[in-house]
Amino acid sequence: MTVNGARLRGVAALTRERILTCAVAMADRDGLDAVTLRRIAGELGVHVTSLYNHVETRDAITDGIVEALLDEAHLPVTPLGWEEWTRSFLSAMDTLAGQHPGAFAAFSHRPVQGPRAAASFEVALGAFGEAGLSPQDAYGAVKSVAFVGLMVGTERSMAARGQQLETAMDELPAESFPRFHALEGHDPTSAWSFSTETLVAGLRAQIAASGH
Amino acid sequence: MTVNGARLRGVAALTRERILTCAVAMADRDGLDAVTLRRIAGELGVHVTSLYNHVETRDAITDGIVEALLDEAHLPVTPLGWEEWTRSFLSAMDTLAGQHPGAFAAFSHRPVQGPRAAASFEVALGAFGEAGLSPQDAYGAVKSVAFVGLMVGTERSMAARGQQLETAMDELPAESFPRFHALEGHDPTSAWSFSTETLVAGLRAQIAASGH
DNA sequence: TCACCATACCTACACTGTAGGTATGACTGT
DNA sequence: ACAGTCATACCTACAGTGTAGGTATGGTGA
Repeated sequence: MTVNGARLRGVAALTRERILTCAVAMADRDGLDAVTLRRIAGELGVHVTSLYNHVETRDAITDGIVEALLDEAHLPVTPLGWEEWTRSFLSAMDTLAGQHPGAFAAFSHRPVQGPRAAASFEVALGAFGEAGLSPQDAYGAVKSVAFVGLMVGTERSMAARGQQLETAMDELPAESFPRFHALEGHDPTSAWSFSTETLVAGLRAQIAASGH
Repeated sequence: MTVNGARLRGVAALTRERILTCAVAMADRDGLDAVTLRRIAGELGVHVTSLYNHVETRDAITDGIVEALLDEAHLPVTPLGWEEWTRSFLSAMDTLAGQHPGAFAAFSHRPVQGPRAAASFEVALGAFGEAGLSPQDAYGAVKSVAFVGLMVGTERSMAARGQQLETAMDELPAESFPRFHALEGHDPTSAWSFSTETLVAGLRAQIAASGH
């Protein structure tokens, strides 16, 4: 089973999984842009090109990060009511972003994919369908929730890294933008609960309008 | 007024604006990743390092693209009701994404900033405040709309470039994900109107709950 | 034992953004 | 009209990026 000499020398075998774990950790530590093939290789004590034996291309690593994060997130996969699913999904994305502030940005760069996300979306389509939405509308609903999840997570991860998603408002004249400046120093993550409730209320209205 | 010899030789003077116009066009043509300093310089018939006389750094170009797009977009800046503002904002983002399928991706890489966005947000804060929301909730509302705008635009631009935002579902077994596969071939942009209506309905509910 | 094959390595390439230094030509004050 | 200043464009150079092609090595299956 030992594929080569490395294992015998007491060194863990190089594998796609080990590469991805390293990449995720590195992204959380130094930011996603700092994740580079040479730095990964160096950290694993291996030559750059060896990575290519386990990974197709650089972008595949970012895809792998997305995949790894979704594996780690506890997305709801058992049948639930649409509202429970929605809240559970958003909360899962939020805590995920808190645990991986750097790596979370990968969701903004590569499309969400993989069986983990699909499994959760599948039960969600069922839940929204059972609530009375047409397949197309259920699709729209799931998509909305997914995107709000991305938004919530992005905000949380930005906050965790001490950055600001918003405009640097200091450069704008306070007299022209009074309401804008009134928000200064305001905790940006407090807006996420409002967004969540807005989304839930909107979905509820859509379901009610669909003729229950 | 002629700043140097270039102008006299009949060549348009190199300026930040000219650089950005070129960058936007290039992003739309070849994708945002293909926007590189050397390619911009080559297209303008100029040495790479000359760009640095007008632009701080590479990232500043991406910021400039965001800025340029917002200048071009007709974001609502005159006082409106909250619903009119919301619909108008979303529609502006949608058409913008259709006109700049490649450059639009810049919104996902750099935070939205600049006076143009701030001006529109300022009137929106006013509209939501007048509707009865607290400043914090108005902030949450604006943020929600902005993010949905990003989502809608992203989807439109992906569609315009023939890409898919969604999972490549062909790799997933159809029997395990029946509802998922039932969506195949379905126009992804049709979901955006559902998202818009959901958002508006949600905001309406929040406003109603705030004690009108 | 021997061929096979996966893996890790080496070299090399085209390309990226960016720093430091220099020439040129247009403006300004005398 | 001339000298000084300044902005601008250029050149050279560097460290770092992802990636292709070829080679050595050592465990595996016949």
